[in-house]
Amino acid sequence: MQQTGIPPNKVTFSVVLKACAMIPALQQGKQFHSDIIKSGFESDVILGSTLVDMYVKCGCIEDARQVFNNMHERNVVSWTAIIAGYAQQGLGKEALELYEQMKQKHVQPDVVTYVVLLKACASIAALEQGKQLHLDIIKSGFELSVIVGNTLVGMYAKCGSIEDARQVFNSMHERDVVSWNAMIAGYAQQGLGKEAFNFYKQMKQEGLQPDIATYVVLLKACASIAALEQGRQLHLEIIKSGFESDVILGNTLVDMYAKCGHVQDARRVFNNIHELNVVSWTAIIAGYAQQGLGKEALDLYEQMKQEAVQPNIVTYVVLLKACASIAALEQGKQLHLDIIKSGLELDVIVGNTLVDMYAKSGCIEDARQVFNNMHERDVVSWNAMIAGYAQQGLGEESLTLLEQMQREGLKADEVTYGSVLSACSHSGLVDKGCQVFDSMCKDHGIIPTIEHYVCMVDLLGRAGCLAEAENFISKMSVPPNFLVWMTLLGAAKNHGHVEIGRHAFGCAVKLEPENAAPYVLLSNIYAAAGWRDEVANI
DNA sequence: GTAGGGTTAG
Repeated sequence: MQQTGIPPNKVTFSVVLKACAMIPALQQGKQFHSDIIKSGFESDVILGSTLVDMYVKCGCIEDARQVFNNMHERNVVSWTAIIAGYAQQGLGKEALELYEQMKQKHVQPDVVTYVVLLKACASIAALEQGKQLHLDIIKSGFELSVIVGNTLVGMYAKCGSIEDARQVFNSMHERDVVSWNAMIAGYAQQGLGKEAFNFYKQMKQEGLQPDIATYVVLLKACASIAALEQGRQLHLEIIKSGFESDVILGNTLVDMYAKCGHVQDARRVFNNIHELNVVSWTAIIAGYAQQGLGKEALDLYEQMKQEAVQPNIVTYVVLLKACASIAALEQGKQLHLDIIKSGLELDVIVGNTLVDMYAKSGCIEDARQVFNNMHERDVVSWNAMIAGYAQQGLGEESLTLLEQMQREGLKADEVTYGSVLSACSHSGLVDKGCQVFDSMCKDHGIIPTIEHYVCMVDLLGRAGCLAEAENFISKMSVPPNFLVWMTLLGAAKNHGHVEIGRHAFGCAVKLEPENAAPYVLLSNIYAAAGWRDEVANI
C-alpha cells in the first residue's frame, strides 16, 4: 500500500495497530506511532486508545501510560484500556487508583470498565474493593451480563471467597461454559478437587460440552490433590475429544502427572507434544526437580538449549531450585551467568531464588553479593538471606539483617522470625532470641506458630535453661505437639536432666504412642545417669 | 471500514 502511494488514514492505522497488539510486535507498533504523529492524527481519541492498547499488549505499560497522559481527549474506552493494562500486569493498586481519577473526571464506567476493574481486584486479592464494585455493578444493572457474572465468579474465587463465587454463579440468569470453567477453576485453586469434579459432573448433566479450558482446570484440580486415577481418566477423555494435540493441554498433562509423582508418564506426554514450547520444557524440568532428580532436570536444560528454546524467568527459577536441592554449586553459577546474559537478573523472584540457591549451596558470601546487588527487595529476599545466615549458624548477622529490614520499612513475617529464632538458637543467643520472640508477639502482632514454639524450646534447651523451657511450654497458647516435647526431651538428654526428661517423655508418648524415638532418648538419659534397671525397663 | 472485557499451561 505504501508503495502505491495511497496515504493511510485513521482507519488504516487503527487496523495495523491492532495487528501489532495481536502478534505482539512492539518495534512495528512504535514505527506506526511515529507515522501517526507525522500524519497529524495524534489527537484522534480512537487512535490514542488503540495506541494505549497496543503498548499494553506489547507489555510496555510505561509507554502506554505516556500516550494516555498526552491524549487531548479521553473517553471511557481510553480509561478502560489503561486500567486494563495495569490489571494485566498485576498492578491492581495502580488500576484502582486510575479508576478514582476517572470518576473525578466524571467519566462513567461501562460494562467493560467494570470487568477490567474486577480483574484488577482479582490480581491483588482485594476482596473488599471487589465487593464494592459488585454493589456498583448491581446498581448499574450490568450484573445481567454473562461476562460480568463470569468475571465476578473469577474475582471472588481468586480472592479466596469461594462461597461468594458460588453465590454469584447460582444467581446468574444465563451461564455458558466459561461460567462453569470459572467455578471449577476456583475450586481447583483452593485445592477442593472433589467439588471441582462435582461441578464437572453437573455441567455435563446440563448438556454443556467441556472445552479445552475445562480440561485444563480439571487437570489442575487433579494436580492439586494428587488424584492420579482421575487424571488418567481425563487424559482418555481428552484423547477421545480430539483436544490432545493442544499444546496448553499437553503441558497441563505433563504438570499433572509430575505433581502426582509419575514423572515417567509426564515424560511420555512430553515426548508426544508436537510443538514443544518453553512452558513444556519448564513443566518437565520442574517435574524432575520436584522428584529430587536434579541431575535429570539439568540435563533437560542442556537439551532445551540445543533445541534453541529460550528459557524465561519461570524456567530459571525451577532450575535454580533444582540446583539448590542437590547443592549443585557449579551448575548454579553457570545458570547465574546465563541469567545475566538473558538480562533477567534484575527480576525480584530470580534474585530471591539466586540468594536461596547460593545460601543452600553453602556460599553465603555469594548469596550476600546477589542480595546487595538487587535493585528491588521484598520480604522474601530478606527471608532468603536471613535463612541463609540461620543455616550457617550466624546468629548476629541474622539479627542485624532483621533490624536493617525493619529500618527500611519492611514488615518481617512469621517466616523471617522463624529463621531469626533458629539462628539465635544455633548461636546460643538466648536473651536476644527471647527478646525477638516477645517483640514478634507484642510489637508486631504475629501469632506464634508451633514452629516458633519449637525454636524457643530449642533455644532455651540448648542453653541448658531446662526449667525455663518447661515453663515456656506450659504457657503456650496452642497445645504443645510431639516435636515440642521431643525438643525438650533432646535438651534433657544433652544436659543429663532426668526429671524433665521423664516429664517430656510422658507427654511425647501420649501424643505418639507408636513412635520409638522418645524411648531411645529416655533410655539414653537413664544410661548416662547409670540407672541400669530403668534402661532395661524402657 | 477504526479503540477497551470473561475461564485456561510451567
